[in-house]
Amino acid sequence: MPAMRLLGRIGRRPRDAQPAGAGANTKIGYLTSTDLFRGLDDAEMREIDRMTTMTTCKAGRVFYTPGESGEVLFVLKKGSVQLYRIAPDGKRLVIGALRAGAVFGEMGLIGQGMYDTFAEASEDCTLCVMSRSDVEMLVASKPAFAIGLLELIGQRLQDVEATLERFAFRSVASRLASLLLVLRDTNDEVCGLSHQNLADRIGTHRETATRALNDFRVGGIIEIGRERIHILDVAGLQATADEAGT
Amino acid sequence: MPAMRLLGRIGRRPRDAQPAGAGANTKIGYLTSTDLFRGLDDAEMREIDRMTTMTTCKAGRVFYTPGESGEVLFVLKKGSVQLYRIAPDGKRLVIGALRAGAVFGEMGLIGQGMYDTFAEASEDCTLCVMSRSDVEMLVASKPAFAIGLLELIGQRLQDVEATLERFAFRSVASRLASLLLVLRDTNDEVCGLSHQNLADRIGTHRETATRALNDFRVGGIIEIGRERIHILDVAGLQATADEAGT
DNA sequence: GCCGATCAGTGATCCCGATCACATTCGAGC
DNA sequence: GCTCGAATGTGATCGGGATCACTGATCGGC
Repeated sequence: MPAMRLLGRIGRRPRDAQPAGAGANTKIGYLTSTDLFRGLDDAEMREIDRMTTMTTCKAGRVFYTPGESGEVLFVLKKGSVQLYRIAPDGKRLVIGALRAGAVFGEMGLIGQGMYDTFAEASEDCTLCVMSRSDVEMLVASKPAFAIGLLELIGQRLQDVEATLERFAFRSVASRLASLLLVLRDTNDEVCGLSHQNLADRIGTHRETATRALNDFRVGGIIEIGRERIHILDVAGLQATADEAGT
Repeated sequence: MPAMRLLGRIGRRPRDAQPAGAGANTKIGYLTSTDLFRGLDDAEMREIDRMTTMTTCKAGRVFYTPGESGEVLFVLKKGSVQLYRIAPDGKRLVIGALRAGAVFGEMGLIGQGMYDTFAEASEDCTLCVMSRSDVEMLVASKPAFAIGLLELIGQRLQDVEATLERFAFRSVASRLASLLLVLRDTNDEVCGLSHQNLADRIGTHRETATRALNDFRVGGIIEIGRERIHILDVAGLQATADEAGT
């Protein structure tokens, strides 16, 4: 597959740079706002603060690639990230779309192997990076942290299992309908994602995704704009999502 | 799909009932032999022993079905279990094949939702059952337990992600080849699994699995017997597993 | 040593989605 | 307002697997 496919396919343009204001904008401010660190007191937070590295990352940047050295754990403080794998022929598969609060990274400890997995910022991100020993220390000393980690990873496991099930049991149309329902905002719109990106998320090809979307449009279920889909008939979409069809 | 498909498709016959002897055959003996409980001292083990229920389960028995009441965590002490989901049309998908030491169950805590998931003993099993509060208590008080849990679940996450990738990138032949390589014993044989069960694990239909196996046989890569496959050419099978093919 | 059930082999078709090949359209910069 | 690259629309074709419909093997029990 053309090498061009390897770049710039996930990120939405940095349309609205986030208001840099707040006050939770200091490193420690971010940390406390995450579920994972809830239940830790000030002294503990300061300690974590010392051992933690905070980075930012522009939308579109691939900040983790397979073969990356050590065992790191990322905590996504702000923005969003897509984890994906690439087939030998260049085809992509998004295996996880993470939002603020998510945890990911390569870790024998957490098993969260990122082998073969790329991580790309789909919006401008702020993340903090912890080493394996940091994590072990926290798990050992802060039960609340351990439980939080367990819940986050457990949730990812559920998500991936559900995705696997859809791959095995559902047609492209059904998977696409499910995806749109999940991605829709409060106005029943899905913005900022190309057909290519949608296709990568449901494990199909761009042309097939486009055709399925057009079928939905013809059926009066959605309206289509450039990187913008408006859901007209949520129930209809749900019905399509529930259709059997291998 | 015929209702008969709903029963008795996974379990291997209780061919060789395990020698009930040993000495690790007491409840506490089992508990200490599991990674998850490594690092706990005698007093702690006795405490866990008190709060834990040990059960056994015959091969072929479906001991967990969706809708099952509460939050339970199973620890598989001995034997093996298959977790699977069933499509509306009756098609099965095995989403996990667990061996002794594995942990599973429905748990908001651990996220390990078993929603829609069935658990069936594929061999005679011994399992212990813990409540959510037991688990929380242990995680909070025993860092080694928390880390063990994290590793087990993390490993499952990796497995499922790898499976998902194979669904998206690989053909039936490739997926089947991968599966055989994983299942093979020290004699390069895969015994006790029907074509139907193999098919359920790679998300395809029995006829398709049979045909793929016959292709392998014709290619001189395997020999086929009833519920018994002998791998003649491991490298050839590996090559097939690595083939692209959507 | 027969019976019913499960496990397997196989042909014939059908159809969804992959692939290939272009024509368009839209936005962002220059 | 022109240009270039990404995002889309669409026809044509191909092929892997799903489906349907049986026939044959084996095995566990009685």
